Amino acid sequence: MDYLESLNDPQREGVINTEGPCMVIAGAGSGKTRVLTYRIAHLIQAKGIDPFNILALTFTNKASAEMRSRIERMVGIEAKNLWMGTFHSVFAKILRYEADRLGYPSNFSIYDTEDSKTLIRQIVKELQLDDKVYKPNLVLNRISGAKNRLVSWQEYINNPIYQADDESAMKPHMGKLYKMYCERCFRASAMDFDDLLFNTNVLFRDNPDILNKYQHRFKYVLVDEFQDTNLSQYLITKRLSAVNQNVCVVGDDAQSIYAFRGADIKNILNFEKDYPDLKVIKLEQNYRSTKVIVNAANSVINNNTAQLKKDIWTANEEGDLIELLKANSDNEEGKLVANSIFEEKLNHQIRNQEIAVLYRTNSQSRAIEEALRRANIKYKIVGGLSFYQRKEIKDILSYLRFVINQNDEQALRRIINLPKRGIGPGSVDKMIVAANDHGVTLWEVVSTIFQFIPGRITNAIDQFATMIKSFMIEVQKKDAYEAASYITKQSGLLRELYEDKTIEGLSRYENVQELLNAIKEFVDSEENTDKSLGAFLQEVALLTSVDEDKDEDNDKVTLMTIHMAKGLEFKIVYLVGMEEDLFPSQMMLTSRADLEEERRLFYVAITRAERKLFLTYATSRYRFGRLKSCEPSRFLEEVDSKYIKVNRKFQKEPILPPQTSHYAKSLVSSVNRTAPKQNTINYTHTPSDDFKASDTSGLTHGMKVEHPKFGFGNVVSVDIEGANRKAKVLFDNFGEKTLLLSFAKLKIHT
DNA sequence: GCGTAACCTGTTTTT
DNA sequence: CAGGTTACGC
Repeated sequence: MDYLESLNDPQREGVINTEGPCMVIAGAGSGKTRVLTYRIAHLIQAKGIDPFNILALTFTNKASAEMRSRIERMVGIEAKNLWMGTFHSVFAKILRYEADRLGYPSNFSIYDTEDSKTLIRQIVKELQLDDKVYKPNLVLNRISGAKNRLVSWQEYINNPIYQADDESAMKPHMGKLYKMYCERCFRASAMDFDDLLFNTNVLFRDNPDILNKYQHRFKYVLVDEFQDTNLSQYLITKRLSAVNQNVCVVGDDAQSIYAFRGADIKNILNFEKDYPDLKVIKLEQNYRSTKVIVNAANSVINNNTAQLKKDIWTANEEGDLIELLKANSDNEEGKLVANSIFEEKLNHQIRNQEIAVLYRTNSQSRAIEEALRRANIKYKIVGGLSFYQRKEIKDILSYLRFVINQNDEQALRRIINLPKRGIGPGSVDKMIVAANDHGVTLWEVVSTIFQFIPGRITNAIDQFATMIKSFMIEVQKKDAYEAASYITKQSGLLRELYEDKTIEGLSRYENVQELLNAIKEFVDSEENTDKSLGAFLQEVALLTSVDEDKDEDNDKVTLMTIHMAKGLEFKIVYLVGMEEDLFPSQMMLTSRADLEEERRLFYVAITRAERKLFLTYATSRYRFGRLKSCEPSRFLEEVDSKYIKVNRKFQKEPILPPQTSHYAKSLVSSVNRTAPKQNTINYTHTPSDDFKASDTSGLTHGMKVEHPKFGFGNVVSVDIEGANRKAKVLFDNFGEKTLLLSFAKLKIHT
């Protein structure tokens, strides 16, 4: 068993300690995924456990795909039978199978966030509430929070604490919205993301026989990134492993960055209480990064109060200092990064794919992208707006969804007038009223329109209904690919896109082709026995991006948010936008707990780097369309300064004198120590060859002038007061200067 | 009912 | 800046 030899003691313990509850606290880069995959391999090969009896839960599709392929490499084809996937996808599968126990059909739809928000917007409108007060985002967050804590709408409405809470927030109707939202989802045979977990809990709570079945099926339960579980997920895990108690959770409290989604570090602490004979293993040796990076990360995370005690160390080399780059704007920041990447590649034979640029918010990618494009550096963006959220893709998926589930009102409302067929909002409203009056679904009204509304518009509606009915029949006869291409064509969607010859239209058309390819792939895959459209939709509902593996060229710089980067590692990492209000985000500055989460995010970012880390910030940045000046992030001064080198190599302009910054004071002063005095080094203007002072008697506002030392500028004003005429000139590189015209040599440029 | 144009608003992170 | 929403004229 040579694979055990390659592990250190605590790692090995984590692998072979298969019986009973076990918690692995794994520091960044300590071989956490290795322990998990080896543990599963060990279960299968050494212990002879049927992969069918093993359940491994992750948080992202990426992590689960990665782990599956690693295990396959170790144990071979047998790994196919493993139950492995995200919480959401695994329990969606189980819910489909057991749906009748919850009163749902097994073909229920899954609403994504956009569907949810649209539905909330509709309900708020119907109740004639103020949509400025009941913003969809806010309402959905509130509902989501309740579901993640397993608070049903019934409990919510009956609990005076929530009521009081909402009233003091001037949102007294929140409970009613929660109730209506749930009722409408149920009526639409739809579950949102949170429902998948919430309803799994309900299923297990109310159906002991079903719980029992899965308890015996999943003899071994493993959870990755345990610090990111919310109460709902925690209880599912606990229920499932209640009989065998063979539950192994792996996580790092220092990397908990999903509290905004209901994740609760308390789950790690509760775990020890729930399982008194819990085996706790700590992985503290970092194999990923240099001493500089590990120690710098430690110095940052020590500023947090809420954390488990551990001591992360590494035997790796000392490594290069962290470099700090300052830019004057977001665009310059991009250029700085591009230049630096160019240098690193040149000097150290680094490949693009070993480099990542990480940022706090998706919107920051623009400036970086542009700079990389100009520098001819290949890059790819991970995340961002997901493929399946694109308008044209969602349009088609809505058709497919509706043909499978006619209760799906969000899908119906989306497609009923798409492409334009003369059924406007007015008609739709009328039909909704009719549906509500008769207590039937919208589709029942649409499909038998003449029974409900006589009149001219009914013709278009009837045609639409007839088309959908024909789709429903075709779907019975065809596989997913044939059905999808038939529907895309017959609905007129494809033609509409084809006729759009703009660049965006072309790319939309290509995206649709790509979707059809993905469906074709699904149908052709040996693994999928059920090739129906319904089966495809089940697979696709929780996917976020199409596999990029087919891209022939993998040597690209990776751009992504820090959240997406969790679990990954790169030789060189650029962490951009180290500015107050951006990172930490201004949304997170309200409480200590929130700031600590941001700090953990910073910790995650630092620890992605293997060899070298660059931190960059800009002093000004375009935000919501307007140029705003920025201060360096407070986090910068939390990094022990002995690990940081201030780098001016790529800078065009001298570092400014210390700003009156409340934060980063030590940082700015250290910057200033080495900074050249303004006006002395970088900007000795070389006068034009033909420089000759002009006669300045006619000098007026707005003229363009050249000064032998200060260079070019524009005249702001001329002061004639007194004997000495003075001119105020705004120089391009030196700011505003007041010059005595009797002395100053100025050349007027016309 | 449809299309255009002005307007407004908001930017955290993901399943 | 960009997406979504509203107001208007056809």
